[in-house]
Amino acid sequence: MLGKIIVRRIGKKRLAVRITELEIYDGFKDLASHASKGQTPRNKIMFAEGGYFYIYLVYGMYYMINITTGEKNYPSAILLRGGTIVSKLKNLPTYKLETNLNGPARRNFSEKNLGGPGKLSKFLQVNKKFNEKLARPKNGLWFETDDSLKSKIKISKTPRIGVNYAGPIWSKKKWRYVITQKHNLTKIY
DNA sequence: GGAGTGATGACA
DNA sequence: GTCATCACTCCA
Repeated sequence: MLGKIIVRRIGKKRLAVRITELEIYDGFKDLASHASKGQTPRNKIMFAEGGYFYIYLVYGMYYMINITTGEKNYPSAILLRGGTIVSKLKNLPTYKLETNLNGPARRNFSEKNLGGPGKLSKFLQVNKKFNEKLARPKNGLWFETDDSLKSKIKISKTPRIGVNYAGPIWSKKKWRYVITQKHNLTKIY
């Protein structure tokens, strides 16, 4: 998933973000995973086969975007935690320019960086209506592959964020993956 | 460093 | 029904 493009269609416009940061939530035993307590109404899509969105609200404000992975009945998903905007500039929504991205004229990495899962969903305008939907263009939210970057990215692994409640074994696993090399990531896709 | 926010799931 | 707890962000 790292380096791939997540695309959101809103009317005729497309928002595109290259994924640069994610976390793995894997299986029944992973105490950081919502699925560690078994199947519930919220997490049931985690038990589907790969390719479905798992969207939920945290802290009353932020939607987390996850994509399911693996076999049916095995709960696993990848949380998208950050990316860089690679939309054509004419497609950028105006609200974004007023907040943390400082306008279309300045285009260096940090200003196009969406660091944090809440920013990602805010920019892509993704909410719970995408929960349990397949990642497909007809659903308005999907992934594309940009092969030009494949061999160039460098990846570092760290513990997952905000999961201390999972105890030392699971909170320390290096299941957060980040693209550390910034070169080329902002190229308009 | 701390407020904000509301769904979720555990327990009664 | 009540309660604590959160896969966080922003402003200070």
